Amino acid sequence: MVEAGQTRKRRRRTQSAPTVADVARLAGVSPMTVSRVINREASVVEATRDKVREAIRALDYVPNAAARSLAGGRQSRIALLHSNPSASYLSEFLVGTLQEAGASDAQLVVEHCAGGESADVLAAKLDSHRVDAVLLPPPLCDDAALLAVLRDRGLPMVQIATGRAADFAHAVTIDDERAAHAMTRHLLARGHERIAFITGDTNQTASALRLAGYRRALGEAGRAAEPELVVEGDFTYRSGLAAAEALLARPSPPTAIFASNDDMAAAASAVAHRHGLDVPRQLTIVGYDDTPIATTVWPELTTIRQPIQDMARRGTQLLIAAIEAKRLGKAGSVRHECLDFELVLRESDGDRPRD
Amino acid sequence: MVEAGQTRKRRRRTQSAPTVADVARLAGVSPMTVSRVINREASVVEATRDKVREAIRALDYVPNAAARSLAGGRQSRIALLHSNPSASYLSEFLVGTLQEAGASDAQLVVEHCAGGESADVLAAKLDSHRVDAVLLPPPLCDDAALLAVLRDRGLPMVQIATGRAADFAHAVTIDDERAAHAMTRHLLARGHERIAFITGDTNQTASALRLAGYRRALGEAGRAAEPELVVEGDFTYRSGLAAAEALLARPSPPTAIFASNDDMAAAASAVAHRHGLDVPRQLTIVGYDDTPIATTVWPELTTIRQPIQDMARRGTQLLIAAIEAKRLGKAGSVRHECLDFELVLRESDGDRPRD
DNA sequence: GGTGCTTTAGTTAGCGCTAACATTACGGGC
DNA sequence: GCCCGTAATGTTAGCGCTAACTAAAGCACC
Repeated sequence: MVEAGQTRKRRRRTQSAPTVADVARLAGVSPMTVSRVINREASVVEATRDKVREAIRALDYVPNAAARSLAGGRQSRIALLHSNPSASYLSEFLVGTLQEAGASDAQLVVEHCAGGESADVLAAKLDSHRVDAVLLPPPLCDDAALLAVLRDRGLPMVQIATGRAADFAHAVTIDDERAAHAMTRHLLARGHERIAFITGDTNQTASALRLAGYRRALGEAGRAAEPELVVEGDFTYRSGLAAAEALLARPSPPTAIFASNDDMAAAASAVAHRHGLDVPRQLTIVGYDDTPIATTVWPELTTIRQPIQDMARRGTQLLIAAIEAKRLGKAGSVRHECLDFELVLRESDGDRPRD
Repeated sequence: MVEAGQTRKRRRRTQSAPTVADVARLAGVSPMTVSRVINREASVVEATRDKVREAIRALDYVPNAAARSLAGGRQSRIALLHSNPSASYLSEFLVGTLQEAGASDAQLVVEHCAGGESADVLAAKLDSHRVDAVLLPPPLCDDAALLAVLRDRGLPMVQIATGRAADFAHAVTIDDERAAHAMTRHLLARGHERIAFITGDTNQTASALRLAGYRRALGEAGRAAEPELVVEGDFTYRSGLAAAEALLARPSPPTAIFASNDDMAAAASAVAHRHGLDVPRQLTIVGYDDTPIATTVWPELTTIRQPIQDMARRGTQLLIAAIEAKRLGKAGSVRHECLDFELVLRESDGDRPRD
């Protein structure tokens, strides 16, 4: 009879991808050292590090995310709460988040969150998904009740593009005030004197900031904002239609209209055409956000572009760091970061018409 | 001296979530049985199954996805390739895909894919991400070269909303021909006789199907499509503007315009307003796709809604099944599925004006 | 009553990685 | 020379789950 050591090895792996062990063998080190190289730990001498990197390249090794998070006990799960009807915003946002989440092997849970929903229902949802942190794009980032619920549960969260960052939440924003200021300055530079402004929904904190930027630029140019040139909107196309009609019905209408978002700018453009006005020859119209409608309508809108993907990516990073910190029992300071916007010049703005 | 069994147990778990072992203990069964219940395996008697389910509920147990995919050796990674400028489509698509991927613990990789990119570059990207299957929303679903590359690499793929399903790829579609037919019938039912049609980009397979549906409905109503009422567009707002101008400049203009997507319908609506026409009182305009612009413009567009989330979900399911089948060495037959569309009635369609 | 089959449940080992500890190598101070 | 400290690497065990096997129980049939 053969010896007992003959126990048939049960194999489950078939032909799959290389593992740390394979890399370690090729590099002549232990698997642990490979792990350390992968995780960029300091305590590996450069020579060893190079050997390992070489082996990784040779084998075309990619770490197994599942094994990492299982062994590391990490397992970050981030919820993206959205109530936002703006699908384009969401999709850019998702792409940014997914990139970052993929890189840090965090899992993303996307949850639609109707405004009226009770806090308990929401909390139950988050619990059942074992959510560790929450990403809040607008307009949810400004929902005080929601923020409070999350804070009470001790969940790290990040407000994206809010105008009023809570002191217990991370935030990634652009400077709406400065962006609106820059756009207004641009219009002034093109010679416009009667510049109208269509405001956004007053419930969203960013709206006030945009108006403030507009006002400041006018003030700096030595002229006050004429009250009759500031019309209230609520970010909808419909409200833009009404606002533009009101503006163009004035005895001395503006030569430029700055709308607080692209939907309202597109509406203003439609109204202008209905009035037989040539955009931008006779009337300049600019928007804000650079959503798809900005490049859909004709002429394409000059607007302010927010780096949505970057904001999402950065927000996700902050959350992952926060989860890590929380796990280690550290407090982890709250960060408020401000990214750069971009003034996108297209075809809807022109010089002040000579009358 | 104490016995050797006294070896200090190294503990890594701290206070984390319940595991199969916890559930098993509570239910009085083995962990394996719990696993079987979770995976809905047949070989567990109803009584046992109930005990386990009860314990799961009591402990509020949620399986650890990382451990499952590590142990199960599954690890599906699905790439979503997109080149599509329509962000709204993408975001709905992403939400559907993420739901399904989350449920089956598959990982999603989102890759933007410029049209001109060489096949090698793309293939390298997919390899480096260890992609197991590919999701192809329009317009990439119609890219024959791309499809060929993927087929040659033996990757399962699913074409979403294509008009021409490849015999080597899965496909999830709606019946574009039937949808266009339904919309045209709706217009006929409202009394319209001169119904114009703005076509889509002829490179996308769905375009021809939509035109065909329109033609069939007219034919069934005993009238041929008048060639002068069919104008070519390419899915852009700009092309819709030109097409609508051409149509309304006709000696006897149409009383209804059916555009092959919402962007062009919105453009037609803008042109109508510029011509002083009341929509829908004097001119009916309908679109296709139910993208956000349909509800942004005023009046809101009557259109055809595709169940994008469902299509994404179903497509993802097909891929996961295909990956599984491939892993087991089975061929796995290619499936072409057709989901239901929805005719969304809003405010842009009306009865034929009495002249 | 024994043989063989099926159905249900349990055991064991291991997926790929890394935390925690162990070891080795080396340098400096007395 | 010896001890100790530090830096670099190795060893061991285990994260939570499930594939693959084993065992037990039930049943049919000769």
